[in-house]
Amino acid sequence: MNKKEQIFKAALSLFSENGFHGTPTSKIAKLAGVANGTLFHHFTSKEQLINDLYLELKKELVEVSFLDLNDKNNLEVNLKQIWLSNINWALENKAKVIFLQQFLNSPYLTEDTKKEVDTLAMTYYQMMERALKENKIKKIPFDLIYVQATQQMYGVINFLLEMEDFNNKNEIIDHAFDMFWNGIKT
Amino acid sequence: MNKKEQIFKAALSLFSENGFHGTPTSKIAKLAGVANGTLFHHFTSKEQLINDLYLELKKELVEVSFLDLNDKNNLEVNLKQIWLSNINWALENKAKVIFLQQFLNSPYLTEDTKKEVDTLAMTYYQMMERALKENKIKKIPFDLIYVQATQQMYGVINFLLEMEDFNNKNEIIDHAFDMFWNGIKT
DNA sequence: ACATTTACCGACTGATTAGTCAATCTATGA
DNA sequence: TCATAGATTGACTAATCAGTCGGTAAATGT
Repeated sequence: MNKKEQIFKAALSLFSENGFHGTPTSKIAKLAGVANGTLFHHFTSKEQLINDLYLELKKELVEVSFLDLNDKNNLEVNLKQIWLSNINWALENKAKVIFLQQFLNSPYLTEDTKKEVDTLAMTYYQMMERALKENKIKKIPFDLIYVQATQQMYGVINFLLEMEDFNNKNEIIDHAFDMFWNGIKT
Repeated sequence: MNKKEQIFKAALSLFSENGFHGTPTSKIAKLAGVANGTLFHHFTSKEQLINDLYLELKKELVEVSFLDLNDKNNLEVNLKQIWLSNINWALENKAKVIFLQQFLNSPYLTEDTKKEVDTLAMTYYQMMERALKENKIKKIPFDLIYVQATQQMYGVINFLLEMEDFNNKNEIIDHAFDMFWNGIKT
């Protein structure tokens, strides 16, 4: 693991726990095991670090989504597959989800970062567009469906993260998916 | 307007625009037109201010929800009424929504605040509990429905706030509500 | 009228922190 | 072997900021 990755890892851990204001760059450097100056060699500012890290995690999430996807399956099966991949990733990467949620609505993300994130979402759009043409889902603007899908995903994830016993974990995930799917299917 | 309210107002405006780290208490005091020390007379710390403001806004939101509600109407009508009240409040109080979203997942909210917020949600729970008994909605844990309702509400609001033309505003709101309702109805 | 509490002021400080910089080290390639 | 570029270091600083404090003014109660 190179120094830049070490910094990413340390930053993720500290930011997700203490927030932007609560984590000085000096602590990030220390935890990463590098000198203070090294951090600013790789990132021009603290905000830059946040933005880079945010994009990195978003990319990882999109990648996870499409890993086990099969074009031949129908939309519902594919959507559920994405649903499951995302949620499992989230449960296994608590700090990453907390970070993403914490900075999603923060003023630290630049417009550039937001635009890049939108580009990443394109992949999902294409899938939905096809389904809409094939009359499988209601005539609702994609954007709206996408926003709601994301929101509901975060909803289940938060719900699961706060649950103490995990016995009916799968039941919850299924319920939540049904709620979503029944909302959009024709 | 007393000084405490002036501070709330100034804090809301600055925090929603620049975040916690981006707004020094000195600027809040200046914008509020009070002395630096006055702020710390009313709030023991900057974090306390955030927490108080957050609770205040949540209370306002719950109040708005139940303003025009009629017990005699059926669940769907009542839910839609809440839906509309919330969204309209949000569109008319942009800064407040931005603040609420920004701090919802921040590390600045104390456990106490979170608990108090949960108490506020009780009112919604009771309504849903009745509906579940009367078999009007699917057998899904309330908590999950509540989380998803909230998430979807934020979803539409964000969507609308980023829309440039407001021509089909009502259409979007209706679509979004249908998505939600179809997700939970029996 | 007096006493006591509460609101308010604003200059001040101790501590913190983002970012700099000059120097050293490492890697690559010709 | 030497030169050049990039990586790394850590001591340093200029600026900022949360919260304090001693004192005044206003409100409240008796």
